[in-house]
Amino acid sequence: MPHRFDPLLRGLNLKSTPKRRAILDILAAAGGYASPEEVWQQLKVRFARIGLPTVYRNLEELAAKGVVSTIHHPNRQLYYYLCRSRCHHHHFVCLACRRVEELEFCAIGQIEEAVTGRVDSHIIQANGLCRECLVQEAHGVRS
Amino acid sequence: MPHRFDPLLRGLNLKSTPKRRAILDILAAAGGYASPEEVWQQLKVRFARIGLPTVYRNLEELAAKGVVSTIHHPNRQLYYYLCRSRCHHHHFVCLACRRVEELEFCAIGQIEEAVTGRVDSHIIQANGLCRECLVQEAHGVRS
DNA sequence: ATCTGTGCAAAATGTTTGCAATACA
DNA sequence: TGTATTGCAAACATTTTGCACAGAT
Repeated sequence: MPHRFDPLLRGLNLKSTPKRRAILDILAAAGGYASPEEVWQQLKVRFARIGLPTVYRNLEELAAKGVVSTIHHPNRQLYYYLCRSRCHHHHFVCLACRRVEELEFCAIGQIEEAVTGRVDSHIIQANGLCRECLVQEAHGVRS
Repeated sequence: MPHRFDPLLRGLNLKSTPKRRAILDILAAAGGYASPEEVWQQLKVRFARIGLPTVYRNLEELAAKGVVSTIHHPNRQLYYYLCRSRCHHHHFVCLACRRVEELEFCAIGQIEEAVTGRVDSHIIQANGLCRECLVQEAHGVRS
């Protein structure tokens, strides 16, 4: 039976395996960013035998292909986020609810002008509180 | 005897200890970014008893105070860099020679305009090859 | 049939903690 | 003297590796 992520995986030259599809499903359902450990916990609900290395390998592979992005958290743990946009963009991440806003804005042009060498990759990420969490905070709800 | 980093440490409300000064010395001598482990190796040359936790604690503290910056390397290891500038800036890091260029450019204004929430921190970092390493590469020198 | 993907165990790596001892101011 | 700093050992967390087996195309 067809799965919604089959075309995506096929396009990336990755085999469409149940585990791989489930990882994408879980990230999509999460909405925001998730850690490999958290993805694994979700996978264990659906699969009796599922290893953590599988999660790491797939997340890394999907990140290399640009389908998911790594999120640099102040707590130093690496998180992953399934991008909705297929175009180049950056992220504003909410540290409270883990929501991610995809920002069209990119300063790579200005950066390259300021740099004397060759830029191969760049990170632009903003961290803070999304509007919803700001409202919560204003109402005195502790996070 | 006075040390060149005494005033800096005093200004940060940090005691001027030999180890702390040595960490700053080592970072300054490195010129580019260094890992905690590498700083520790250097420290061990000078001190018979020096623990790795001391290195981590000091680097983190100095980073919190803004004197050193964390560098996000594609290899996922966290590095530290002693900033020359005392003003807000970002970094272009050479993945070959570890040199760091401090960029005055900052896009926080544009980012905040694009975001619906409140931005508390941001990362802007460019990775690549500095001009010198580009020349090396062009001459067929393998890195 | 072939090559990619996966499970498992184990190791490697990187980082933090708790607390007693030490040293700066 | 009082507080910040450090050493040490140990724990902890995260990520990677190797290899045999299973599964997708």
